Amino acid sequence: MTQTSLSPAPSSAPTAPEEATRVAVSTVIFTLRRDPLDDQTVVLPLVRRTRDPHEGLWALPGGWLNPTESLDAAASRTLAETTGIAPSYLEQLYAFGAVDRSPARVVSIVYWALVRPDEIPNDVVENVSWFDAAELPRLAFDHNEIVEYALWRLRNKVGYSRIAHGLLADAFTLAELREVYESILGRRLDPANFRRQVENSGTLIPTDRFRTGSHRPARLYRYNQDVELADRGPLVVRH
Amino acid sequence: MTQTSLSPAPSSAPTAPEEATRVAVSTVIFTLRRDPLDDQTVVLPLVRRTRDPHEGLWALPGGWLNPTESLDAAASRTLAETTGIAPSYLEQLYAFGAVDRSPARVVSIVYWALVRPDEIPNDVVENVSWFDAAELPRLAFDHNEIVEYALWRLRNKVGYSRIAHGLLADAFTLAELREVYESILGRRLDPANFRRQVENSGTLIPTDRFRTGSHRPARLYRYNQDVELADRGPLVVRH
DNA sequence: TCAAAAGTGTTGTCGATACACCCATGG
DNA sequence: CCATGGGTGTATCGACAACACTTTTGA
Repeated sequence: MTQTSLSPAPSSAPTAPEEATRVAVSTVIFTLRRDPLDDQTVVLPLVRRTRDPHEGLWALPGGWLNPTESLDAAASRTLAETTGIAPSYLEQLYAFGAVDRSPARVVSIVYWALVRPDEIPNDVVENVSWFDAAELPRLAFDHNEIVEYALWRLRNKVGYSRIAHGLLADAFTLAELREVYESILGRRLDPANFRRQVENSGTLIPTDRFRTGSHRPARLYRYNQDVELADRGPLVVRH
Repeated sequence: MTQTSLSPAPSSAPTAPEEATRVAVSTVIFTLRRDPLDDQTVVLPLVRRTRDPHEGLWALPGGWLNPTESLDAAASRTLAETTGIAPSYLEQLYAFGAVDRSPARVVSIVYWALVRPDEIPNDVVENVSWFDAAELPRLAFDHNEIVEYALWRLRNKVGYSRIAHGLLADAFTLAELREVYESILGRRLDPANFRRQVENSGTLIPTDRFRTGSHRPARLYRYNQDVELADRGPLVVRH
């Protein structure tokens, strides 16, 4: 009746190793890719399982938590090992721990990440493939549900935060940034109002370079690193 | 190189039971209490540790994750066991997993909760005490940091969500509700504007009863259960 | 010179704030 | 009748959406 957090609790402690709950770390990684109609769509990498359970199905990249590494470090490591990606943005999403989500008892700490297209390694990694986030096949475990939640968080966060630059290269035009917002939110935005909003937010620094195309050149902007280290709360993922 | 989430990973798997990472569940429970100056203040229950590590220090209520229960269930169970509280609002906060946060390797899934004063059992539970959230002593493990984060989330969420009723009894006056907001946000709110805001939000149902006091009686309101089941995303804690 | 995208100006609406004011009750 | 909190009315401000308009380029 006075059992305290983290104190030994003999009655509920596992008595044999095979009964032990294990901790896994997985990551939902988003990036943008042009579809055949030249629209940006949200895509994510999945790994084909090579053993049971769910052999042959696609699953989120991840792995077991190493006893000597933090959760953040485990997310980065398993991500690099399975996909070769080192994301520009990485944040904890949720801990999934339903009893029947896997044959063995597994608690998964799930992260979500944004990567810029130029951060994706060119060499094709075996058993890794990229999928349109809106048209996923049946995934292993509860990973469909996890991706849905990650997408909800992405759309939510893009509304009040300025994380869209995590999907763009260093320098970008306002039209490119707007296209990112449009593809995530799933609706068109007024170019004039969008310009004023981001200009007034103080998160962008105009450069003196321009993207020259088939029409009037557009100014290139950089992201202002100094802002928005405050609104994420006391917790920040250190790299 | 093709290791997939949740697949067996012999190299990183624990070889002996004592090396295994263990999963704990803790909860930060908030409620309001009148201080000597008759102001509402945010308070939370802590449990005094009766064994090492950190014997004698105060810690968040919690316990080990049982192999046959979900994370949500473990939060409810450990909460009831250590404090006797069954909160009206319970939501996962964050998973803490720094390597050095405990002598043994422990990953804590932390929840946060709101309780109404009438939900708190009258019988005093041994080794449990309530503390002003703004004036905590040094706590066991990283629990000071965890409470700070929970407070940040509480203040944040009260701004865009309507969870304040989780701290009030079934029926309440607008002044009482406003006082909850004021104590959480730490600033005074205009009574007239506050009234309009909550009235327009559609979250309150006026009753035909009044709270009679020393002056003009104030109408009692109930919370509208039908609202805001949408803005919490695909994940909801079921009771 | 024309199409198309970059970029600017203007207006209306809506919600939040500030604050003046009236209402109802206990003492 | 008066002090006090309950409750209403209203002017102002700023954020945002809608959209007309000008500018600059490649073809």
